[in-house]
Parts: sequence; structure tokens; C-alpha cells
Amino acid sequence: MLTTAPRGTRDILPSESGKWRKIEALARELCARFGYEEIRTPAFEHTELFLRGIGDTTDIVSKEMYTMTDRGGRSITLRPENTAAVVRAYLENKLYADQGVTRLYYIGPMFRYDRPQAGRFRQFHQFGTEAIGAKGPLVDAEIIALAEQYLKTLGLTELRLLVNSVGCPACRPVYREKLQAYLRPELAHLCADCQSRFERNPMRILDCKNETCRSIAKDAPRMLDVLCDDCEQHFAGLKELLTAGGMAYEVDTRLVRGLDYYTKTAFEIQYTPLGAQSAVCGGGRYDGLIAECGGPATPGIGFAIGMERVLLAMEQQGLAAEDKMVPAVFVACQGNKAQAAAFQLAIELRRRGQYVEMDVMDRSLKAQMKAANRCGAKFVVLLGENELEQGVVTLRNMATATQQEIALNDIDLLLKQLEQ
RNA sequence: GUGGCUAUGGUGAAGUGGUUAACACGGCGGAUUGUGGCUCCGUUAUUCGAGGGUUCGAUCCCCUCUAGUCACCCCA
Repeated sequence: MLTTAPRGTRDILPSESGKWRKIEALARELCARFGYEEIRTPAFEHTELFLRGIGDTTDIVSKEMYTMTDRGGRSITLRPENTAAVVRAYLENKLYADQGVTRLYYIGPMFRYDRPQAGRFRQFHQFGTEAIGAKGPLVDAEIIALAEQYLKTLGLTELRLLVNSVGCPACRPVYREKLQAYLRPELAHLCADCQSRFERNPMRILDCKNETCRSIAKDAPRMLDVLCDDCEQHFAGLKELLTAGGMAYEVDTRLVRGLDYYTKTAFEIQYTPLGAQSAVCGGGRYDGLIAECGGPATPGIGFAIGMERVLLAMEQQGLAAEDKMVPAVFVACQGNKAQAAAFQLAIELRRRGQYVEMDVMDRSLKAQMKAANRCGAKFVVLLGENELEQGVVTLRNMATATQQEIALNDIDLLLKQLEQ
């Protein structure tokens, strides 16, 4: 127990953290290009925020949240996703006063009490963006472009962009009734899950994998046929922009997101070889969320990308290469006095900006040379009793196996030689 | 939350109801006097995920737990 991380969590070790820095750096760079600025919100929020924001009948809220009472008697919850929290911060800090649209991004851990599986963790990391304040399809397209560009720039292929419209408060209830009317005669034949979905969220029945449910749902009315004029125009506009932007997409009328706040645009980017956890990016529009949280009626749209899944996909495609840091020089020494002098030299070189390796285990010179070779150091500075007496240092070029002596106090010359 | 499979050293793994748990990589030390990469030699698991049980005896059999993995579910 003491030596085991909690279920569904994992350590990101030095051998992997380089990959993380790489994909995080690209996220930041791309966001900068698109004008999105970073926001960092707390890892936990008042439970109420998620109940209201995400919807208390959703799976995420009803069975996957890490909720606890703090010592002050407040119910707090580790964030299972970050859109609700960003909206809260947006309202609390009155960011709407700044300008028309507020473009934000975040990178950080999320928490869901799920059964762990490849690509599914209890603590996982999302890179997400939110554009709050614009209602037209242009932001939708912009944000989809950002997500797509991110995944493609990482080198991923075999990506599928799925889009759909889930309607709005004007047309969704109409659709919901139509769908229920269609399904009602077959209700008894649906699987247990779908029977409970019938009242709660009938649209989810459409993407049930149960065969009977599938065949029943096959000819069900489609949301797209019932969209109100506003939603229909919005969706048409989005498709046009996606095409204009050179983004290949598929309309998936069954695409339903699991969070209640979505309206109009819903989209997902899949990396199909990942199997059951193929959804690498999910997002959509949430025009009602901000009002639901007590703010002025304000439209918004965003997406979230699962970093662990991105890394998995990259690994599968052999893209997980990372550049290892190579020291400019390895300072090797022999003897106590020489060790002190070598330490002094190493510290000075580091002050001057060099990556310097040095043995700290009193190992033999031979062992130090081996270590120098292994870490890929281009040079070794050798400082033994002989050198110390003469006030010099032996500089060995590891590739050519040539050596020269340099005055111990001539750091500038040493640095110059290291440049070669 | 449901079902299936799995669990041996730092890593990849072989193995058997019975006195010493293969092999490979890696690590460490060495192959004359202060020096790497190749080669060679030595060394590196009182222990087989944890806890119980069966047995004269279990890493190999049974149970429970824990963890991983796959499918469902859910989602990123």
C-alpha cells in the first residue's frame, strides 16, 4: 500500500516527462498563435458548481466525482472537467468586461472515479480551450481548427473529425418528444440502460451499442431534421467554414456529448486505433451554461483534449521521440584535493550556463570515464594530482579521443574549446 | 459498477508441488601502474504482487485482497 500509487493514478517519470513538456509546449505555442491565453483555476470547486454546470443526471456527476466535505463543512469536489470552472472564474472575475470574446486555455489534471483502463485514468490531464462571448459559427470553426492543428502538428494521422448539432432549448425539446414518441412502443425491447435513458436523456439511446437498441434506433427521427432555423443556419455555416478551412469532417447524427450543457455544435476527434478510448478530443457549444451559473446570457464553446490519450496515440505511431539533454562536459577527477578543485570548476562552468556532469560517488577514474561516455558528454575535463600541481586541466574530446591541456584558471579558453 | 485475462529481480522474460529460481539486457567491480566506447571475467531475486488456506513441503493448488489489462459502461 505504502509503495503503490492510488488506483488509476500514475507517476510521470523522468523518462516520460520530456514528452509531456513537448506536448504541453506545443499546446501553449498554438494557443498563442490563435490568441488564447492561459487560465489556471483550482483543482477543486464547490460541488454545487458541477451539479448545476454539468448536470446532476450525467454519469460524470452522478457516479464519477471525487466529492468530500472539508473541515469547514463545505462540500467540495475535485474537478472532473474544467469548463464549468472556467465559466465560474470568468464570471467571478468579470472577464466579460474586457472585450467581446474571451479566449482562454488550460492544461491540468482532472479527476473522475472511473474504472481504470488503457487511456482512462482517475487522475488524467486535459488541454482545453474556451471561447466565451461569440455566438456565430466562426468561433466554432476556429476552435475546431485549433484542436485539429494541434493533433496534426504532433504528427498524428488516422484522425476523424465528427460533428453534429444537438439543437438548442427551442428545438431540442421538440426533438426529444418526437424521439420518445418513436421509441415508446419499443420501450420494453430496449436494454436496461436505455430504458433508464428514455426519460433521463433519450438522445443517448441513439449511440447505444446493444444490437437490439441499434436496430430500433436505426430509423429514429434525427435531430438534424428537427433543428430550428437558427440552429440549422448555424450548423450550415459551420460546415461551410470547415470546408473553407480545409478540414475534412463527417457528420455523425448520433454524436451526443455526455455533459448537459452542450447546445448546437458538438464535435469529437477520434484516433480510431486507440480502441474503446478513441475519443482524443471532445467539445461543443454551451450557450446556456453561463446563464445557468448565474451570469448574463453569454454563448461559449470549447474543447478538451486528453493528454494521456494523445501520448498513447503518438506512441502507437512511433512519434514519442524526445530529445535527451546531453552535457557539454563531464568533469572527472582523482584525489581529494583535485576533487575540490574539480567541484569548483564544475560550479563555475554551470554559472556560465553550461550543463556539466560530475561524479558524486567517489568512483574510480575509469568509472567516471564510463559514465561520461554513457551520458554522451562531448568533452571530459580531467583533473588529477598531476594537473593540480601544474595548475592545468586535461580536456579530452570524447569523439576524437584527443587531449589538450588548459590552464586551470583560464575558464574563457575552456568555454571556447567546449564550443567546438 | 459488471464480466474475462494477467501479476516472477531495475527491465524483458523461462520455470517446477520438494534440498542452489534459467537466460538476455541493464547496473556495479575488475582485466598491472591516472582515462570511455569493443571483448572477457566476477557480481547483481533469503525470493516469485499482498494476506490467508491445503500439504510433511508451494513461486507453482484453493480463497480473499490489491494492481494492471481487455470488453461493457463512460468519456478526454
